[in-house]
Amino acid sequence: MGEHPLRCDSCAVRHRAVCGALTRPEIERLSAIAHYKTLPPGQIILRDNEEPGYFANIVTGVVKLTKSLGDGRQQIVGLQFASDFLGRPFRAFSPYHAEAVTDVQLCTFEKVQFERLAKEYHDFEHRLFEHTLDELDAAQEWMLLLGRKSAEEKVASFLLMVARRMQSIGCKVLGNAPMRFELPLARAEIADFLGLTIETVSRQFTRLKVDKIIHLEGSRTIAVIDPLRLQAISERADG
Amino acid sequence: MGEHPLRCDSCAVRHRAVCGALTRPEIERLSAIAHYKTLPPGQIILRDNEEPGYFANIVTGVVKLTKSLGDGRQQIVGLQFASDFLGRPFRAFSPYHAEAVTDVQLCTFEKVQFERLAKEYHDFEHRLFEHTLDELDAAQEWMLLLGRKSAEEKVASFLLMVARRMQSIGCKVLGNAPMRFELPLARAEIADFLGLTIETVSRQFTRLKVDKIIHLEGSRTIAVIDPLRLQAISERADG
DNA sequence: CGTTGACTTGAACGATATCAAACAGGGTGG
DNA sequence: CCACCCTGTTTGATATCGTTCAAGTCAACG
Repeated sequence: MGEHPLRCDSCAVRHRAVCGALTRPEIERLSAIAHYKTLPPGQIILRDNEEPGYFANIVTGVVKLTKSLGDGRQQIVGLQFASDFLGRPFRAFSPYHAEAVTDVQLCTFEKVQFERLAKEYHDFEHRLFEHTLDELDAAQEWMLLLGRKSAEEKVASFLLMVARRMQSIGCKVLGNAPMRFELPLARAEIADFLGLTIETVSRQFTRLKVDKIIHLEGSRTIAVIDPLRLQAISERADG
Repeated sequence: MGEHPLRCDSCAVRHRAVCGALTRPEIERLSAIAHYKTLPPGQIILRDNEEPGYFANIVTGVVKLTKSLGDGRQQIVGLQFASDFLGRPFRAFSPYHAEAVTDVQLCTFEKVQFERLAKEYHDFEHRLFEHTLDELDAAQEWMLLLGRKSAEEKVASFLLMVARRMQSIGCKVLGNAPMRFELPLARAEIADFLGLTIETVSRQFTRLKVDKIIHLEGSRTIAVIDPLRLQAISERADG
């Protein structure tokens, strides 16, 4: 294999995704087993407790990972954005349900071939490991939120978290305002993420709006007017 | 290095801990940097946001990982038992507070030496990776519990989880009864694990006791009389 | 035998859920 | 272009679960 230009070379998330660790010959082999996929919102990517067909990097869009109880109650256990890795390597079954929230572009890898590559290239597996550590950090942070924060604190924390991720991706920050963005999630999904009901989420949004901490245009576009106050609310009981 | 008998050879968790993946020469090098430590309950092992001095395998005992809000509210984000690995390799700062819950015996490894070894032995790092995946599974399972389960379901789930872990460790199952064990946690700690108050936890215990699903001897010793009903309660709203 | 700390129990309160209705925006067909 | 629906969201009234505050119990220990 020579110095052919690869699809990966022009990939939007090339340097931030797990592939960032790979050398030229390695990326060539990975590129050979990569297949792009485009999915509409609502499309199921992995089913809970089923064998996954492939792993993937998210190139654009947002994916939610959910777990459910028998009676339909649901909890989002992870939100994945561009450059995040999707799927649990070295596990036979997916421990959660993964579903596209927005339009999503994936760079997929067939399971077996991918795991062979991961075993072969130490740095690659190491990068996957680091990504898993990040996921664990996020999960434990969210456990604190779910177990100990009030509805008000939860919603404030959620907005800050989304704002931060949106900014770090660089896209979807609308206009010139530093903290104005489109929510990728509907109210029902936000509720499933925060362990609340739709109604409580809605009430907290209007509360923040009335208090002039955020501004709403439609129900999806958020402008954070007072980020400091939002930050304060997300951590303490008082405003 | 030859075939000297090593301390690791007689280690109670040798095969189940992360060291299980190591070959003879590898285990010899690991053994050389291992130091045993015995801690009483309440002893702090890692401080949130501070640089850890060492990593460790738990040989005996139980360790809780907690996160706190500024005003003192606390959430247990992980419970670690014998053979579990303690600490976040490749991370500068500990994302949580780790504290001995019972008497604990640790097999510690100095951070830098340990990470060098992990980088060198691919299988070893792989084993660490697998352990991290288990931790992530547990965290996400707990997110579902914290966000969506009622107090009754939470307590039932907790008892089943502890019973299962106690049994898999093999120790501390008292008498001949299949599901009789000593709770490692006090009520306050159970509350911090389930996102409840002490009082609610206590009330749920007496409820289970009155319904003849569990039997209490003192406040720490639990006998599960009807595991199936406990299982049912942990998943559905009704009993 | 009094003190201490962990646990249990009780009564009142409050935050969030539940149930129900109104509202808003966007697409469709007339 | 407008009437109509469809779905998602907001708002309101009430109910409920879990918290809070306060006492009371119990076992361990000096």
